[in-house]
Amino acid sequence: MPTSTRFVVAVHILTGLAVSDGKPMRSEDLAYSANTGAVVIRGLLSRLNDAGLTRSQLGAGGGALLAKPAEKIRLLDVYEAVEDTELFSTHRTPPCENCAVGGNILEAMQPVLTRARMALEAELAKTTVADIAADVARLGKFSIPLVW
Amino acid sequence: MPTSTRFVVAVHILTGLAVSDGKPMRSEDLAYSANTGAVVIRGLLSRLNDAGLTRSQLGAGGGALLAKPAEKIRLLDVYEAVEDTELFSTHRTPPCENCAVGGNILEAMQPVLTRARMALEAELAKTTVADIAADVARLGKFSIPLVW
DNA sequence: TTGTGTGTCATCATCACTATTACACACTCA
DNA sequence: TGAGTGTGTAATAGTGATGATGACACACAA
Repeated sequence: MPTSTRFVVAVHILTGLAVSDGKPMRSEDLAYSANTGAVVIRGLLSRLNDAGLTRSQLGAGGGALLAKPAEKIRLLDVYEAVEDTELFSTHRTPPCENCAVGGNILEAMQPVLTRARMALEAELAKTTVADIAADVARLGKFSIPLVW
Repeated sequence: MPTSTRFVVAVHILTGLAVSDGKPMRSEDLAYSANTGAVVIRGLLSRLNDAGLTRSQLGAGGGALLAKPAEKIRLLDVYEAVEDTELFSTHRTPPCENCAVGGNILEAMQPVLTRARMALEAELAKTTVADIAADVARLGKFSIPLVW
């Protein structure tokens, strides 16, 4: 089972905010770009707000803004902000306690699973939203800030 | 979203076969240890058979066996045999093609996501079923082969 | 004061996953 | 050779997470 779409969409949102560079973006505009509903975006923004990655400006002319420079937002920060579940699921019902294997398999596997998760997270920590934004600008042949 | 429970349960199965060391194990016995149904186990064994990790012996006294030494079975092999989905899900509906961000975000993110996946897989490649079996034996204070 | 946009709740449909029943087939053992 | 055992697979159902959607109170800007 994969991660939810939340991670990729959240990076999409933050990249949008990064390229617009200080101009508030409405959830509706972000929803249009991500091809989803505004409420979905607002739900993600709520998590990103809690994580201190974005902030919102209410009222007319308002919208979402980055709470800190895009260079300071690692993809790992985004991942942790929006993903709820453990990377590896274990048995739905715990294995047989009395069995030689069942009673110890989870403890035996735990170190490997932890190492694998940390390896993945270390990779996500190497890239920032600014890196993604720069790559999007390169691919789209425009420069930051972009006027929408 | 996490991986399915299939990965951990499949490792459980293979560890069981490894510690029983050549004695065929019935799907029902494996199901008891994993605390699930025999059909679930048979479904996993079917995938593991296809991947060349196990083989089955039909008829009375039959059951599942490792198709090669436990030292030669990496957790990565198991992972690939039983996990269907991509590690990272992208937008449910593709993002807006015409948008500066929407049209390029997936291409921009793809390298990072690939690196993260490969880092995870590299960790899973370092551990074998024999390693897990040895650890289970250590934790359970028994020696391999185990008589059930 | 009016209008805009956020934040959140509730509801719904969809999908993957696991559990379970059923049964045909292949093989072993007596 | 016949009986019994265990596998392999199909069909079905329940469950939980996810994403989509409508509604509405609240805060803020103009």
